[in-house]
Amino acid sequence: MRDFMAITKALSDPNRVRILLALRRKELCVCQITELFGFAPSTVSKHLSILHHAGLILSRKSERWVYYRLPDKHATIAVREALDWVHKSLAKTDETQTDAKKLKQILKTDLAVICRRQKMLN
Amino acid sequence: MRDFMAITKALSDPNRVRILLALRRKELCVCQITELFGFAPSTVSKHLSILHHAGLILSRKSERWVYYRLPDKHATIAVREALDWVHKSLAKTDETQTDAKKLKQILKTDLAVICRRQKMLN
DNA sequence: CTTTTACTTCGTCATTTGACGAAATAACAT
DNA sequence: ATGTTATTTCGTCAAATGACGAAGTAAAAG
Repeated sequence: MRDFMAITKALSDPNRVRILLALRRKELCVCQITELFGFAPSTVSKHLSILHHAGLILSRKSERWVYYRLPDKHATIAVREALDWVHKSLAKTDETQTDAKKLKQILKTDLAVICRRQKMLN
Repeated sequence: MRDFMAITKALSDPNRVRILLALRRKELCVCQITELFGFAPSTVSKHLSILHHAGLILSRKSERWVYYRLPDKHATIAVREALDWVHKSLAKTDETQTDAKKLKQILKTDLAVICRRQKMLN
């Protein structure tokens, strides 16, 4: 029950659901997600930590960046079913498409440039 | 997205999830659910309203009581998958079994008696 | 028609949540 | 070694949530 509630609580915020959908194609680092949604890095980090705690995403560190991705088959059944459900329900919605389009632009830009740009805004 | 979030928000409270599991066998009226969980009727009513708004339960009125039940095949795909996911994930847990056992006792008692008893507690 | 009954709605309160910026951290670059 | 960088943690604040009891409602019972 606890594990299950960690998942449903994680899914109860629309921005966290958007993050899961954004990760569908490939892993992303925190600054790319930050760029995509326009939130403060600390906000994005908190969302990622909640998703991670629920087992809905995995992370790895490489060079300067922390990358988050969807889990593979090692995830629990509850997690896999939750992710399938999210994707099946929302993959085709306008909001998801809009995010995907913006993400495509972000992926064209070098990581260091994105991070630098964010630094400027403060 | 809105419909989907209504579902995930509804599922993000453990007591609402317990209600869904309690409804698995048969429909229940508000006072039976109140008896099962020991909350104030107004609290239970609010939870039911949130579940209903998300499409996760249906209601009907008969005689003096309002009965709530799980939806049939007419429910949206998202709702059906959500309910399947809940049941598959939690049907066998201790907490669900405990609730089920208590519910079995409650179902043996006449509705009017349950309601009367609750009235006494105020 | 009046009263009772089962439930819902409303107002209140304590707790949780989601946002932010500032400070801390840890790893990379110099 | 030192400084920089990407991310996380912490403290704060406004808004949302979940609990309750009191008041309201609509329908059944009397």
